[in-house]
Amino acid sequence: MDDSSDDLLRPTTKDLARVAGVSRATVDRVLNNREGVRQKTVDRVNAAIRDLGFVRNIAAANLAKSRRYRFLFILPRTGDLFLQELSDRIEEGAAAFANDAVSAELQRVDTNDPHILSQYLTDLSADRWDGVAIMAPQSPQLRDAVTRLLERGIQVLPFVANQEGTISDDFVGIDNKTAGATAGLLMGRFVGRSQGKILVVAETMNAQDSLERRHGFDMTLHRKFPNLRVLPSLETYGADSRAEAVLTTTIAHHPDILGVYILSSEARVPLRILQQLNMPDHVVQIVHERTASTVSALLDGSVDAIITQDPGHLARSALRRLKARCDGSEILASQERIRTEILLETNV
Amino acid sequence: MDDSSDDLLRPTTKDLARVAGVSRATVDRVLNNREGVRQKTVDRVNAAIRDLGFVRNIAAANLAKSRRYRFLFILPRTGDLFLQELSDRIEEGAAAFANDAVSAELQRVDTNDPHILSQYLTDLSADRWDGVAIMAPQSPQLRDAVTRLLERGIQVLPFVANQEGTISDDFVGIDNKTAGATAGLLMGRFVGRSQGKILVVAETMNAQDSLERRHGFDMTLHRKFPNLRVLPSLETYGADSRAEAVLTTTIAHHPDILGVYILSSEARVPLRILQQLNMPDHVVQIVHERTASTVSALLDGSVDAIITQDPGHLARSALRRLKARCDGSEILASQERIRTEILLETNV
DNA sequence: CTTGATTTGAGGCACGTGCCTCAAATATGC
DNA sequence: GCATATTTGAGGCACGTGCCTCAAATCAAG
Repeated sequence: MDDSSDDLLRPTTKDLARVAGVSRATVDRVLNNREGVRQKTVDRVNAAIRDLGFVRNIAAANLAKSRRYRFLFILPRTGDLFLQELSDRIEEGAAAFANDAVSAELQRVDTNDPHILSQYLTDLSADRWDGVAIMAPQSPQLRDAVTRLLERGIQVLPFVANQEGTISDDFVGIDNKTAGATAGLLMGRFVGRSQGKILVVAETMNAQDSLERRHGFDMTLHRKFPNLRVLPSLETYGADSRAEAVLTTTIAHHPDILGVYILSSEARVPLRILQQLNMPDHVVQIVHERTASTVSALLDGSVDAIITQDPGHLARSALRRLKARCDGSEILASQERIRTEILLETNV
Repeated sequence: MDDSSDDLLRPTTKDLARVAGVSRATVDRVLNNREGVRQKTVDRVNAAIRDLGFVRNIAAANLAKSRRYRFLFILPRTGDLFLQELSDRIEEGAAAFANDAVSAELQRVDTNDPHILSQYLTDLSADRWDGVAIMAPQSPQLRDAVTRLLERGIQVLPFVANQEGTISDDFVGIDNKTAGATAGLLMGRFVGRSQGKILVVAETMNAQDSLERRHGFDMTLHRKFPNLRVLPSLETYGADSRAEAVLTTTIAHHPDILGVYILSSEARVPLRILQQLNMPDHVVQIVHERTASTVSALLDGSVDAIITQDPGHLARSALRRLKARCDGSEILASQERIRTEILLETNV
């Protein structure tokens, strides 16, 4: 029940000094890695820290330092409902964390142009920012710019768009292969035993995320549902007209389509076009991200399931992770794992 | 982007005093509702609060007051894997919140005996506890004991087990009708178009939670899947032998069972018995709560879906809500909504 | 206008930590 | 043993808020 000193007061630096038999000044030197302390003394203080289970009171420390955590979220310039929702949740999260001395701002940058993005990152000053959360596809230029940011002491966190572990161990977002596999499993089980084809719609297949989702989707279908054949991904390139053209043509060509999987974050346009094309009721539609558009489609029955990640959770998790990095403290892994959620009309 | 003073320092009571044209002592009187201040002065200070967007620095305030939040979690004495997981996550959450001056303990009480429970609650002192999270079925005695706790100034939060809104507006846990409806929807879609029966297994149908889950389940099946007939709930009363007896008999009696829904939080025993009874592969099994037992059943294919709530989220949400109540501050609704999650073998 | 009550101000100490200075103690090299 | 360098201690101020005291200012009633 109580693994340490629980309900009584936590030990302070004063207690450390007393137990280690040194002064508070020396405790301070050890705690903040200042030099000019003999190893023997360092060890004694560290022993006291262990013995008392001392944990630095970060709130008091920040108060003393008047420290502020200034974080910047860099989001793509293009985007639709999901991006708007994400922005709103970031603002909300920043407001909620104001008590912990963190403030966050949000900047839309042309993240698809590696040159512009890397220039923007290079211009960021460590005087102004403590950490940056970046939602952008990977590129060599981005990788270099990130390295320079880290060298200048600015924390960097890949956000929602995966950087394939090249930048840092942790990443805020779902495992897209898992998401695709889950979409595939639901697709297979909802379609049933009939034989037919599955249509996959994407904004672009150039992004790592899309590839991973498609890969997970294919793997599941291939392994468990041999009755279904997945067509090559249709790419809309975010253009309404192109989306309409490719969807219309493809659907006309394949009368035996049993399901549609929209794997991009923004499903509004493809959904509207599918609606116009009047797909038969039994065609299973699975989309990503909970937005006004996908929710209303789920409720009116045209969409069967939404695979999603909680934007509020994404925002708060990024803030907590950036703060933990600045403090050099541990995160609570179970809290920061972004879940791949399944929404049906009953639990939306 | 910035709705108020964002990256600069937040206003302090000193700023309030200056702007309102009063002393810091008066600001303090107004902020902490001390008497002996003219209405006119109160208004001026409040105007300054509004104008500057002042928000009390709770960390500094708690430091000054040496305030600690001492919370108690009261959990049932009986329970299996889910309860163990919940306990672990409460400990973990308490550790994570230690920086915010909150400490939490955990007590197992015979929550099924209203007399014992209410006596236990009555014995709690406001000197020792600031808030209590209670996981227990509702009863008149409980309701009275809770009223007395509130009168003594101890915050109370219904936890996981719903109290039907009689105790307080907020409740930490899922909407069980939603959970049941979601189980029903998955059951119907996974079974497909065949005609047959669905078995429902519960520990007891005396609890509000079980009734709500069953109600949601029935509603969905009735409305959308007329091909399925739901059998009366089997109650195990938590006894292995009884569980084995009723399950064996019922399954023998109904050869056309297409699905099994285990609606209680602890599925280990029923799952084990079903395994022994060697149900055909096509029988769809849906259970609640992510535990070692349900996860392994999901992965080996015997269980098709787990409907669950995140125990870590439950614990942390309860801590945040109790703290917010003590502070008289607002919670972030979107963060505290406990989601009804669906786990398949791909996203477990 | 005086009296007494009410309201306000000035100032201080506390909380736990960071960060600074200056002197004292101790260790090291010769 | 002495001179010098290194290590340590004592003490203080700061952060933003709570809470206290005591005196001064302002108000209402006679």
